[in-house]
Amino acid sequence: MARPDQIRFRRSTLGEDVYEALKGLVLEHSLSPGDRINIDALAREFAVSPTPIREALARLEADGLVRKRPLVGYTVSPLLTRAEFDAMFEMRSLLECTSARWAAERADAAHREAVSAEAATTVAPQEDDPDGWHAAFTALDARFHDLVAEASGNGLLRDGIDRLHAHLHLHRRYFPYAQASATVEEHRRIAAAIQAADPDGAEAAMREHLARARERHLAAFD
Amino acid sequence: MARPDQIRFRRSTLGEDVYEALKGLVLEHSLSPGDRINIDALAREFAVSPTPIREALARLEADGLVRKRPLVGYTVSPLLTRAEFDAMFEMRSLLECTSARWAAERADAAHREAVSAEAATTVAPQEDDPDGWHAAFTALDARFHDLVAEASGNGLLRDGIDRLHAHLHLHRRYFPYAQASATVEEHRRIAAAIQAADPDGAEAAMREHLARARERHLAAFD
DNA sequence: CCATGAAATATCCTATAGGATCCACGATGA
DNA sequence: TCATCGTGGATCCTATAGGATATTTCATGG
Repeated sequence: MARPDQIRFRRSTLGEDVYEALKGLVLEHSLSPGDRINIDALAREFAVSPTPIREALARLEADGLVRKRPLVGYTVSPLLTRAEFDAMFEMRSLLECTSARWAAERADAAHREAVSAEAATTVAPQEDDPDGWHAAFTALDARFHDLVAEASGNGLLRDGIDRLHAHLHLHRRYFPYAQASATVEEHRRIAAAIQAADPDGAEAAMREHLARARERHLAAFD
Repeated sequence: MARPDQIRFRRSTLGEDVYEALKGLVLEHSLSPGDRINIDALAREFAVSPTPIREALARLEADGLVRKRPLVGYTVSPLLTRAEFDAMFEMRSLLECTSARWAAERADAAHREAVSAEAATTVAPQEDDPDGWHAAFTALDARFHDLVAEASGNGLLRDGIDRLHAHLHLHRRYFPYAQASATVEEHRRIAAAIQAADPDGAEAAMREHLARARERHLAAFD
């Protein structure tokens, strides 16, 4: 039985779509930190009215990705200062180490398997499209950490980690291509500890992973 | 030199005010968990247009205090389930114990003093106005924990704790009047450890405080 | 040459109106 | 008696227009 080509399933609302699109623009630095955001211009660009734009911006502000000055306008949140960068990794370490520990302690077989599977996947380096590679690798990293957080069994912890991960994008765009394999290897070690139900090992592996990731990103401050 | 009676200092915008007002209504259960929220009715009540209401609701949704079903409307987030309650206190323990530890390790004299001062203040029981007493005590508790978080020196940690504290209000309204003094005493012990620059002591005191607070609130599930 | 003040502009903020969708109620048929 | 379908009402969602404010620019005086 042939189905109509286009069923209007609009599960999400316009404001929702705008939020996702806008978030993507900020995270991939199509809107650079510090840029002013013109509501009317965005409305024209997305072909919607300013109202859903305002709604999306309000949510993004709660996420800390944009800032609002009354009667002046929205701006993309500025680049992280060194102090904010340190605070973020301190917080990530606190949250994610516990996430890994709990995942090792509590996760069921399906979650452990999902974590291991994600850690096993790789993205092929694409010399001709560094931006695409960067995006793919970033997405891979985000998925892995989110899967671990999901396996921890605490939804609030998962939300907090996700929120922090978004802040990571407010850092200067920098990608240590040469060390991508190191990241993957660290992920594998975490996944193995979780698979083996070794809380201490999982926490330690995550702690080392974050410490190294911090070092890698630190180079961007030069 | 006489100044005009009314300088329109409107630092905050309308949407901001609505957000604060609405948040207050939710936190004090003037809007009960599960209640539907009629945007137009709220707009009439606050004497503003629906737009700032929508903006405030979008932010409250990001905070997790209200939920939105597309093309249906907003509702106040439902009461915490037992599992969510446990997850929340698990998360609070993780965040606040570290908060207390870092405050003891790093805070400057002014912050330590502020924490101690807040721990020393009390609210007089008001038999004739239990709601007012409850509100005052809740505010006191929130201020104390926020001051400790501020003293920890990590703004992200402070934000996370504040966010969680709001969720606490989604619990069934219950107040162990008889044990208010116990709470104050526990606060004093935490403050003393921070004042004495004793990280282990501060963390332990906070851990015990949260464990006891959890027990106190657990009674509301009966 | 610099500082000060006022006018012009762009933008945000708010209010109102119309279209689209979902929920509830009642009627019909098995 | 139960399930299914159609209609009415309420609500949300979107679009557009007008008022208010901050920023910028330019002219003027020191």
